[in-house]
Amino acid sequence: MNSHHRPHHNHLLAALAAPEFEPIAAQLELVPMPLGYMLYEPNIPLRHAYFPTNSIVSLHFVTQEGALAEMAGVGNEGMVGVSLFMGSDTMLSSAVVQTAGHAYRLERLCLQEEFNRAGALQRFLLRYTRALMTQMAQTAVCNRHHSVEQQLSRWLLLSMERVPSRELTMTHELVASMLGVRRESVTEAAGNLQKAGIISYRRGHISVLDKKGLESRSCECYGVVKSEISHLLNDVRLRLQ
Amino acid sequence: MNSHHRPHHNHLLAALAAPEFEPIAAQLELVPMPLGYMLYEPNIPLRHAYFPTNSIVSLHFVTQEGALAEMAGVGNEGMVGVSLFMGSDTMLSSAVVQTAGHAYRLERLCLQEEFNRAGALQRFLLRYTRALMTQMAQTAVCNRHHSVEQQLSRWLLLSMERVPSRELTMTHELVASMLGVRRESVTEAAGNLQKAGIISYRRGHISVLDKKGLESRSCECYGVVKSEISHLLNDVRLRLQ
DNA sequence: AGTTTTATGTGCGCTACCGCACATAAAATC
DNA sequence: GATTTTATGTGCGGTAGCGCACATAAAACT
Repeated sequence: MNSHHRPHHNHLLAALAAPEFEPIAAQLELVPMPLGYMLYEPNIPLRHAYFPTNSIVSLHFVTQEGALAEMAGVGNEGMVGVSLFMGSDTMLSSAVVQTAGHAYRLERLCLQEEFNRAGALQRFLLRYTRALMTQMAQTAVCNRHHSVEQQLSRWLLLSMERVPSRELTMTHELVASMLGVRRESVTEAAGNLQKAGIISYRRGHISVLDKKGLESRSCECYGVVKSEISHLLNDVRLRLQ
Repeated sequence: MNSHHRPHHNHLLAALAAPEFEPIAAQLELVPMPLGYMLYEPNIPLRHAYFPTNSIVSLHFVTQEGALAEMAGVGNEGMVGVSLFMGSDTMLSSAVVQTAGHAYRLERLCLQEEFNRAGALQRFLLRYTRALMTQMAQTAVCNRHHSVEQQLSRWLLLSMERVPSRELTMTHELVASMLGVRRESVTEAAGNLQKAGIISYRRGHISVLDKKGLESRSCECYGVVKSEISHLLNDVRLRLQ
């Protein structure tokens, strides 16, 4: 096992006190999360829940015609697979690794048992679900009302929030499919941001040079989601009493 | 109390067995739900959860600039106020009555206590939350990829699903604000549907003449949400064992 | 009955984004 | 080093929906 990875790099796991953590510790399995790996497909029963440490997972929907839209991202602030404690063993969306890294995973039954103990993990997961719903709602609003440049800015900022690096490994094509827009639209928006000295990019890599600038180009949606996530982390650290 | 209204007109309440229903029965309060009444505003602490019988509540987000988008609707298949058991006493969105009628409401503490008993109500509410998330996700996709006419069709169909009438009391303006589009766009789309003999309308009222036709004009999103709701109702009736 | 309010109809120019068709250039492969 | 693959740049016509400015007509009010 890679000694650089520890369960507590995921905030939900980190907030568990020893007596709560101990029963699941042995069941947690560190797994690599390669770029593009599909954790879940719609209507295939889930076998694990995933707690990302330094990876980012994207939840998205695909329409009949093949059009795509991202609902939310999950990083070390959350867990992939909330459906597991919602009385259903399938997911509504697909879950794909958007930024490579690692995650801890837990068997379905183990998560469910622990959830039903009605202890801290249950409270944390419910609280997290609320944050996830906020993200989904904000995404819907953003899809309706904001420009591609605003959405791109929001998306870059949220990705940075989750991995502590200025450089993201991403093609325009991939970003476009996440946002549900044309690749050319992303190229154009990214080009404008680069001209303005806010980001710089080269084949498959995007670096954020000026975070403030990016924030000013972004819509409010970034702020809303960011603050919901930090409230979540705060609540979880304070153990929601 | 109006003898035409009974708690069991809400499917979640109806599915509770006597020993589970009994402790909350006395706390359930029948309230009228007038059109336009705002149950919740963002960041104002919730005091009650609402179980609609024949009313429909719309959950939506408002942007800084005042633009609006509906996330989901809640009818007798659900409950308004899921945040109450998610470790937060405020809502992320506003909740407004979209179709007048009635609902039963339950005090915050009472709902929370009952939820924490970890019985049937908890299972039902979690299962319902999943259905709600499906709706939100589908709305986000729909906002991104489908035309106003498709969205209008979907929206009319889903409203009909929740109240057993062919006629909806609705202005174009109201529909437009729900969908987050211009009033004129709704007028145009509705005009086309009327020309095609699928609906007919007069000031403030829309009647569905040809449900099949409306389905064919709608996007898949209607079918996805409809089937998620019927699975929910089915699961709840079978008591999710 | 006359007046005011509210809902719907319609036209017009504008813009963001789409779909497509390529050119170019950077990696990867051989 | 030459070839293939993949990522990005760019142009262009098409269109859905927007914002605005009204006209019209149905209700509501007095």
